[in-house]
Amino acid sequence: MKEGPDIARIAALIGDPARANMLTALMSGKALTVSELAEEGGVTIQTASSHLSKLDEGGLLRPRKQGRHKYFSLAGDEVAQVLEGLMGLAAGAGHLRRRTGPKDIELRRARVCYNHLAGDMGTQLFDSLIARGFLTAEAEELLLTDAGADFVARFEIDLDDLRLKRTPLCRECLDWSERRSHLAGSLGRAFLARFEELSWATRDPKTRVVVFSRTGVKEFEQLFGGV
Amino acid sequence: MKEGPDIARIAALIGDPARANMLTALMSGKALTVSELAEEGGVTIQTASSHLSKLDEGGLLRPRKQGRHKYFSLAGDEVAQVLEGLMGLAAGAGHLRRRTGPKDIELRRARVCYNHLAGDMGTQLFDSLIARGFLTAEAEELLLTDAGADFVARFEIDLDDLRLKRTPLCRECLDWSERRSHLAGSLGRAFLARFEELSWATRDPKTRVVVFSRTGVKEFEQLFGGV
DNA sequence: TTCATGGTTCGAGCGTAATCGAACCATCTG
DNA sequence: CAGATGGTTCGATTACGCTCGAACCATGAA
Repeated sequence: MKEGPDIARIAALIGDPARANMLTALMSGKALTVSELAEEGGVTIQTASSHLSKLDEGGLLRPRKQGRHKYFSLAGDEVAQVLEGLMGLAAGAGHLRRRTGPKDIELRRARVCYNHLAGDMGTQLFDSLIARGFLTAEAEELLLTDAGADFVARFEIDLDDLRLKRTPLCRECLDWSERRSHLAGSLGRAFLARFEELSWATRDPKTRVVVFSRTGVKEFEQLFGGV
Repeated sequence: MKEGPDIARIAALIGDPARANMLTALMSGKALTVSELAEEGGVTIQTASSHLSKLDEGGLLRPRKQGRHKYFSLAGDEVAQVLEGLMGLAAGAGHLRRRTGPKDIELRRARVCYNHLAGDMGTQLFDSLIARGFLTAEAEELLLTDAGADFVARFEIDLDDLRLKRTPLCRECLDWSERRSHLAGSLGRAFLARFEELSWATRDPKTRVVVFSRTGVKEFEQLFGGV
């Protein structure tokens, strides 16, 4: 009866509404201060502080002090992945918080998942890269092929820079709305950043929604559409 | 602040120690009765019954009545995957319930993950299938190649039978101990079943441990070893 | 230095939910 | 039918942990 890691501990951490809201807010990938997170959690700053230290102790967050501010972000991809998984279960159980409003549609189309693109367009990107042989699952991990590296370079993403980092270059992340994989890891992050750089897309500062401009959609479709 | 599915609801479900223990027990893939799960959860039958109806209502379980028994199993792969993810986080946070006893070592070597093989040998199997081109991530999903189908047939797994089911044939599942993918889905299940059929391995009825016989290990290594 | 702002710590209040005893219902056995 | 076993429902108890007010500490600005 007592085998394996202690699942309840951290599930309980996520299981509190205030903390869950904070974590969901952090899925935007941005680092947020204690007071911002208090706002997101719908709770006073004192309680937020308490919640955040618990989450931190549980290894779910990465805190950073900057001046008199304290910024929190998710501890890593694994955390984001579990959160997405939970969203999938929650959505599947039919217990959506709000019954598919317009916001929900936008979220399903394109949203930020920690630091990369998720939703319909996220999976579209992923599928396209796989179908054209730019990505393969040759070994246990997802790998960028030579052709893929070439493509990425032409898209003006600095690959060498990414490879220097300790985080894995490619990673799969399961999408709660699409129930399919999309690209995470530092390359996934880089793609989203490049989209923003090109002004194809901007992030809604208040939500996780990623808004693609008209030309952005056109360019995107041309490059990654019609798999 | 209120976007996306209600994560807290189901995280809270998993967050109770008794329920978490029950779910962990169900990761063995077997369907268990209320009284067995009460035992696993370390709680009386009445409370277990209450817990189980909550989990059921949350969509995490699949109940089946058989005579005067009521059997519960996990609702599906997605649930198992989230549980594995949570185990990963818990293990990463260093909060193992018991500090790596001998049981823990066995679990890391080979264990049942819902219905398929996980642990070191699970990832070894997966890697081998990928490396030899039997599995590819050609589309959004993991696919069995023609050569793979051939191999599977020679291993005397009835592929047509599997394809009839509604569940996906291949699926990736992230391993908490190895932090790498292994094969889930109906094919993953079939492999484990075949290993048992060949008497290469047996499941420890009390835990999730999969015990490979001496010859079982030898045959396994010969077929899937040394990637 | 004083004042303002951002966070933390302490303590008390309060609710929710886990728990179990007891009674009840359902199914199988003899 | 009676008796045994497996589960559920109900109610009362209890405890854990969320919550916020208030006081405190740290940093930056005037």
